[in-house]
Amino acid sequence: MNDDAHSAAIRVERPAKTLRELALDKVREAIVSGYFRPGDRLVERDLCAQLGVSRTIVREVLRHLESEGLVANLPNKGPIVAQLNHDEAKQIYEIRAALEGMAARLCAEQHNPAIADALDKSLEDIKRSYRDKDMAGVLAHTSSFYQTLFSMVDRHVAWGVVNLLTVRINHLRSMTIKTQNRDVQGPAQMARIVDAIRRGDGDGAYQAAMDHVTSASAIAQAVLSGRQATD
Amino acid sequence: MNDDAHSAAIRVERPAKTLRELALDKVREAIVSGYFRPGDRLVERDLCAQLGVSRTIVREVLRHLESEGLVANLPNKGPIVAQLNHDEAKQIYEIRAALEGMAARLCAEQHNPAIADALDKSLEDIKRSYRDKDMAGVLAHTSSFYQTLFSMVDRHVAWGVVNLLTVRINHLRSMTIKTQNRDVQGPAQMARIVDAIRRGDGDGAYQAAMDHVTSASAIAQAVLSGRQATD
DNA sequence: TGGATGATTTTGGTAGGCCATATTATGGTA
DNA sequence: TACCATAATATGGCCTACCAAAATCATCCA
Repeated sequence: MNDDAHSAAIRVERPAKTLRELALDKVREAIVSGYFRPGDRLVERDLCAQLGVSRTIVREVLRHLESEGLVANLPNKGPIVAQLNHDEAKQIYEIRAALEGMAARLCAEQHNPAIADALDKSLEDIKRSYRDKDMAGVLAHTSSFYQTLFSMVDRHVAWGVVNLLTVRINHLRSMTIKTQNRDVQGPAQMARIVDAIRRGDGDGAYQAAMDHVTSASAIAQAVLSGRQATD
Repeated sequence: MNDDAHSAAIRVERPAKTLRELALDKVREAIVSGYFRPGDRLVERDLCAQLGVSRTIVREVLRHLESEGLVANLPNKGPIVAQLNHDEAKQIYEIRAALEGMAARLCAEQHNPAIADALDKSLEDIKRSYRDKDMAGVLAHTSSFYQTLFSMVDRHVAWGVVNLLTVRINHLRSMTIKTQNRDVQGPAQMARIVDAIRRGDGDGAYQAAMDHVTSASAIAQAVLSGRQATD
């Protein structure tokens, strides 16, 4: 423990967040949670009233969300909540497969038991949330599983990319985890990732991570095309 | 021949770009080209004067660049040009390797000769630029090589990610391509990618693309540590 | 010389206004 | 009644001006 860690321990947690960041989080959350639906117009002056901030802030927030891909800007018409089409969702899952596969391989090659242990912890949380029918918890702990995967090998840039893409498919994620059998299949697939990592099997971890995302993608495609996923 | 096609043929190409987008491009270009150096403060009112636009615009632009990772915001001190450290650069190259490898594999599996032909065209442009010592041209055509790789298999999301990350290491790229032998080695590695794609060899294309980025990464690391030593 | 104090700079945020375009009423004419 | 031209409204894009709080710099005094 160095001085930094020591002073950090006693440092009072300031709000620190600027109003803009607060507003950004609020609007992002509103979109991700479905309060604003895809295609909904985001009228600047209305948002000002709803958020209680000035247009300056709202505009900066919209610009930020635009570059995140959550908001689309129609020329001469203004911002709307971005609509995710079939193909784009597929591409996002594909990228996640590549990056999460990469991270899983790196974890395995680390030969550090602490990694598998940390992942197991997240996995337990996920299973418990499934048992409790706490779907928000499933999502949160799944995210934290993957965050561990990336942060254990110090890949915060890749984690940032995955995170950025993930918010865009959040509503799909919340549908895929609710499908039949996903409460058994999902954790089983993730357990295979952890197993491979514990064995130090890079190729296996890579493949298992790819498989997990790929199956989620397949379910998402099924959900998107309207028919109910049956497994 | 419908009315749309007819009127589109004669429609005057309006600027269409909003002032904000113009300013965004200007500032991004100024950072990427090195006019603003890493660590430089970006004082809002100074930028207003230099760009000839209002603070509203400047603030939106800074926010946008912040979310792109080109600008960092120090609390209560304001925005500066983001500094790229060793490790982050390595991570960016690693992500590019994963995604470009993926795209190369997809191209190969397409078994479409037109893809290899298009890539060869870009490759010729790169070689010509090297011969002419036109380093800006080398960078531009290298980008277009990779853009082709992604767009030929309709992976515009992945291309967007790669593009986003690439601007952050632009100055490194312009240094790596000037290294000894890179004018021979670089195109040779890219030719291997094209060959594998032409043969329909997915694994080979994946590996060749990975190798190319990996060697660029190695050079970048050398440049970075060399500069740190001499600076 | 060193430190307190005041002035300046700069960000974070607000208010409100102007203009151009796009949509929507509205009303008059065939 | 159907339809078109026109006016009203809504909204984005952009601007100026202002304020408060924090950081920085200059100054002056002990």
